[in-house]
Amino acid sequence: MSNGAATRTRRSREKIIAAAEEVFLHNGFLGANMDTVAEHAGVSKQTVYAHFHSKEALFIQVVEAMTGGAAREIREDEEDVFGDRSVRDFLMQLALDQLTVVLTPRLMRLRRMVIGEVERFPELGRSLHDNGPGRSIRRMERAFAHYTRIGQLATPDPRAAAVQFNWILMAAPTSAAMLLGDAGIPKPAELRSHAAEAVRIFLCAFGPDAPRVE
Amino acid sequence: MSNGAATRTRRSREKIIAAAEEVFLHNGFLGANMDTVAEHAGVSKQTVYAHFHSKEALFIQVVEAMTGGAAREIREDEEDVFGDRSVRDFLMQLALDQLTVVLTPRLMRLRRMVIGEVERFPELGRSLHDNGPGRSIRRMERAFAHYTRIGQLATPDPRAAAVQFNWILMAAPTSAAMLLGDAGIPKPAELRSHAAEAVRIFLCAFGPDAPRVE
DNA sequence: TATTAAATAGACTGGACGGTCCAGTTTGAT
DNA sequence: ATCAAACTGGACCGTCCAGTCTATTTAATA
Repeated sequence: MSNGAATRTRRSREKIIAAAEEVFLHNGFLGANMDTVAEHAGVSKQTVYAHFHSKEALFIQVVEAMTGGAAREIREDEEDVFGDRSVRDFLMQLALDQLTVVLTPRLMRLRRMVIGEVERFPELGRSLHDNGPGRSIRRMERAFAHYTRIGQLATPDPRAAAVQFNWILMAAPTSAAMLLGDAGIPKPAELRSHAAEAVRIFLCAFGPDAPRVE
Repeated sequence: MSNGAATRTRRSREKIIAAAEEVFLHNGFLGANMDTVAEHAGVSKQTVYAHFHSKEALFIQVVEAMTGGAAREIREDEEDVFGDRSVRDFLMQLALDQLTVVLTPRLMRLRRMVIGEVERFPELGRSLHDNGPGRSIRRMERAFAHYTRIGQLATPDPRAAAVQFNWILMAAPTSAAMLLGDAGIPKPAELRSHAAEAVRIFLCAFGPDAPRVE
C-alpha cells in the first residue's frame, strides 16, 4: 500500500481542521489566531501553513467542511420512501429529524459565525444557505408533491409550501438561538410540542380540506 | 440658555456615534478601528476617547442606540386602535408595517453584527431579542386577544399565536437576508405577496373557523 | 541502514491597532 | 479681554498577530 507519509499528512490535516473548527467557532475569523490553532492541534505553526496557505484559506475549508458535513447528515439523494404513513406522521417525523439535527450548539455556532462574516465572506453565506435550508426545502418539496398527488395535501406550488413549512418549523427556535446563544436552544420536550404545533398549522393551511383561496 | 459648550459636546458625541455606527456595521467589532471612526467623524481620536472610554464602550452605546431607536419606530405604548377593520385588514396592515420597518439594510446589518458577536457580547443579543421580535410580539398578542374576544379569531393562547404569526411572517425574508446579505432583502412587491400569504396561513390556523384541536 | 518527505521549535519581521500623552488652538461665556 | 473646557494633530508605546525562515528531528520506505 502506498500509505505512510500520505497517512501522516492526512492525520495532520485532520487535526488542524478539527482544531481550527473549535477555535474559529469560538472566536470568529478575526478573533481567532493561528498560533492557538497550531497549539490546539498539537502541531507546529509551520505545519499549519504547509497545509493551508493562509488563515483565510483555512477558514473557508473549515466552514465548507462543516456545511457539507451537516448537509450529508440529511442525505439529499436518500430514497424518499413514504410508505403508507399518513401525511401527519410523515411531517411529524420530518419535523423532529430536522429540529434535532439543526438545533445543536455546533451548527448554531456555525450559523452565527457565518452570518457575522457575511460581509467579508459572502460565498460562505450563500453556501450555508444552499446546503442548509435549501437542501431540506428541496426534500420537503418532493414529499409535498407526492402527497398532493395522492390527495393528502393541497400544495399547488410544492416549493412555496416547503419554504413555508420549513420556516414555520425552524424560525422560532433558530432565531432565539441566534440572539440568545446556546442557552436559547430549546430542550427536546419543547421541540416535540413545537413540532406538533408546526404540523398542525401547516395542515390547516395546506391540508386537503384547507379553505381554498378565492 | 445654558447652551454653548454643552451643545458642542453633544454635537461631537453625535458625530462620533453616527460614524461609529457606519464603521462597526460595516466591519464588525474587531474589524473596526478607532482611527477610522475618528477620521470618519471628522474628530480627533482624543475626542473619541473623551466621550467613550474604550472601543467596547463605544460599540455597546452604538448598538443600544440602534436597538432602542428601531424599537421606538414601532411604539409599544401607541394606542392600539382597531376600529372596525376586519382581522384580515388589520393583519395585512400590521404585516406590511412590520416587514418594511425591519427589512432595511441598516437593521439587517445590525442583526448580523449582533449575532456574530453574541459570544463576545451576550447582553446585546438579549437586548436585540427583547426590543426586536419581543416588542412586536407583545403588540400582536394584545391585538389577538382583542380579536379573539370579539370572535374574529380563535387564539386561546394569544402569546403563542403571536409568536407563530411573527415568524410565519418574518422568518423567510430575514433568514435569507442574514445569509445572503443585503441582496437577499426582498423587493416591496414581493413583500406584499409574502404578507398576504402569511396572513392566509395564519387565518387558516387561528381564524374563527379553524379546525379545532381534538 | 540510508534516504527523504514531513514535521518541529521558536526566533523573527512587518505592520496594524488600542490607547495615551502633550503642546497648542478653538470656542463660547463672562 | 479673559478663562476654562473642548478639541486638534500627531507622535508614541506596547502588544498582538499573520506569515516566514532556519536548523533540527522524526518516521516510513527501499
